[in-house]
Amino acid sequence: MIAITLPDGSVKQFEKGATPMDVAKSISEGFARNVISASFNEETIETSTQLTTDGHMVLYTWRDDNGKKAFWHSSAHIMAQAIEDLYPGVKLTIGPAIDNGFYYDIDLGEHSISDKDLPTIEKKMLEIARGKHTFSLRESSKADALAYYKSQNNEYKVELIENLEDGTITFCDHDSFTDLCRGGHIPNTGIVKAIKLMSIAGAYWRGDENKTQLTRIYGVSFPKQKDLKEYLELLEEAKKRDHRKLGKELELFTFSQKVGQGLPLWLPKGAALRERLEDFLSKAQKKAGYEMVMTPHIGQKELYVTSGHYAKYGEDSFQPIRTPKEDEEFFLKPMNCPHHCEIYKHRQWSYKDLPKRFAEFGTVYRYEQSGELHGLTRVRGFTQDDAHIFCTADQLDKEFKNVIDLVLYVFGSLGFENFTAQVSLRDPDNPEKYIGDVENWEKAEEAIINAANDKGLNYVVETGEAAFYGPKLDFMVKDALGRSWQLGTIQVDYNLPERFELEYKGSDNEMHRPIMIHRAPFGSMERFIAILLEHTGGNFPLWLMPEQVSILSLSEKYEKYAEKVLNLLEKNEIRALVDNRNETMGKKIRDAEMSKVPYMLIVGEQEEKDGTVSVRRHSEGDIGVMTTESFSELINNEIEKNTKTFEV
RNA sequence: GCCGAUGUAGCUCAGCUGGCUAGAGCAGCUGAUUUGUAAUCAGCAGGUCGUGGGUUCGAGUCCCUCCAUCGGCUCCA
Repeated sequence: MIAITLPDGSVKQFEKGATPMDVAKSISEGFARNVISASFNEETIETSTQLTTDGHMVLYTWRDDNGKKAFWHSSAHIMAQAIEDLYPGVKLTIGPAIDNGFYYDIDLGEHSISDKDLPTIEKKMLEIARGKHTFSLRESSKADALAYYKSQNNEYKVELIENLEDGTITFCDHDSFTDLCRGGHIPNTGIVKAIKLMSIAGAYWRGDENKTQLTRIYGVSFPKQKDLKEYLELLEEAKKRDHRKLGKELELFTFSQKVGQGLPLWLPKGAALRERLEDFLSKAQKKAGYEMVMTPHIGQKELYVTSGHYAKYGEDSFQPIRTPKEDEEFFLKPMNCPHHCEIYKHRQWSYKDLPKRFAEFGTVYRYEQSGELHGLTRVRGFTQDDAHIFCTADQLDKEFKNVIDLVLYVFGSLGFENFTAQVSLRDPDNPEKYIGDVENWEKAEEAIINAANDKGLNYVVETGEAAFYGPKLDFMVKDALGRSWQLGTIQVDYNLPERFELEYKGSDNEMHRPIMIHRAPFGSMERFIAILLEHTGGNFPLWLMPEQVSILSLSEKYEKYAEKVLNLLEKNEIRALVDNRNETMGKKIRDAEMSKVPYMLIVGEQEEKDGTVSVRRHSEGDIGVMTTESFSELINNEIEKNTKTFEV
């Protein structure tokens, strides 16, 4: 007999050789029908795996992440089988489950697949699924596994197997299909009832752009047709919040082929919005002891040779600007740090002067690869809410933590609650990717981790994600479609102070090197606004709204009164417009609703007589009649309620 | 940069397997209407069908180049 401990702490006895499915059935038949995956002592196993020892078991249904993972991983097997059937001779590589579905990377050889072929593959997959084939795991020796894939000329699987230990290699069979696989499947293919292949993409083998490019097919599958329908509707909803669509509709920004790709043009409403965000941050920064500086958009090549950026990015940047003078070269600035270092150097500093905090909304230009450009989130010209803090080693910890507070204040004020913090460290296996000595790197990495811990941040550590000059603490937020973007960033840098020979005089009357912190709470104005757009669906907090109030006159007769209301609101610093068009009230309301104006004021005969306004709230409807003064108060109260002040 | 897809009026889109002067809705303009909480009516105007080349008696439609956009990959100072 073996003892199985369940998550609720209860222990049940089973015959040796019992399977997770037996355990599920012992709980209830109904539950067992829903169980699709299991883990035993923290390891994912098959629901048919025979158990021989005591242990902890968790059973998963479709509702669990682990259940979905098994479901989608199994779906990837089904897709691979369908593709092998339809396109004989293709070579399978890897096919994992992802956050919302699965993919399989395939070397198609002479075949090619376009999205027109996806429905055919889907149909084939459903046919296979209906066969209710069971998934069964089979152990294989390394030699047998290698021989199998060598006979198929599948160099990818051979490479995978060569990196595996003998004795740990398993295959998964279902129907006529077999695949190298470590396990974690649903009981049988029949559970997969709805399938949608989403897209086709290129993906490099092992993520290396020097290796073969494979064809990746993304798909998603569900246990019920209804689930699929809901998922697709959710996607449609998400697309409505796409910042590129909203930016166009709300007239915030645009792009022009003539100006150039990745170079956003800010329209009046967008520019005003951005200015409001800049003011908001400037105020907090002033409290936190930052000083504003301004620097030019270009700098001599020498500046970037000194900083090390020329060696690293010179070839891949916008190429130098030349002058009538031979050999004179200027670069568009791709970052503000070198300029700020030179600001630091304009005079001598004593330890009593530090920390110095130089801030600038600095517009920078980076020649991003064309395929990388994406709305406002990845552009070639953008403005960083940049600042560089020059401090002593003793001050680093406090300064770093103060910056974390500032970032949390910014995120909190704008409603970003679901962010993740990421500590980005260097990849110790690739030291050539980084500059600066190891000792400083270790100090900097330790400083970041300590600060993140002390601030109680819930963070993940990513090795190999550091900047080439130092480790970072990044704040990541997801967009409407679940793609993760880095917004705020804080970076420790021992390297630039060295390269620029920055100094201060210490209490010991000796010269010392300051430490530099790079930081940008928004990250960039462009990306921040993009993500803010997607999070709010264009319904920004009232204080940010380009147009807070629309005054709708019932007819031309009330134009004068509408203007009067407008003047009163403007006196109270409320942004309003009058809609005097010769249109019906229904039409004016509809237009105001669609342009997401938070408040509409309807003015007609009654209002003019009483000196009032009839107030309608966006997406809520009529909220009653009040005087213009009390409406102004309502607005200003709402703004005040939703604005936190930054406490140092 | 790579793989795949797309590009028709300011916006959203129709235009089948190539065939008469390229369509619709919204927006715009003009006029009528003077309006009470999500689209008043009528008329008008608007497109060298992304660019350049080719095939054809004939190209929005087929082929090639380039540009841009979209989904990924790689990259992201």
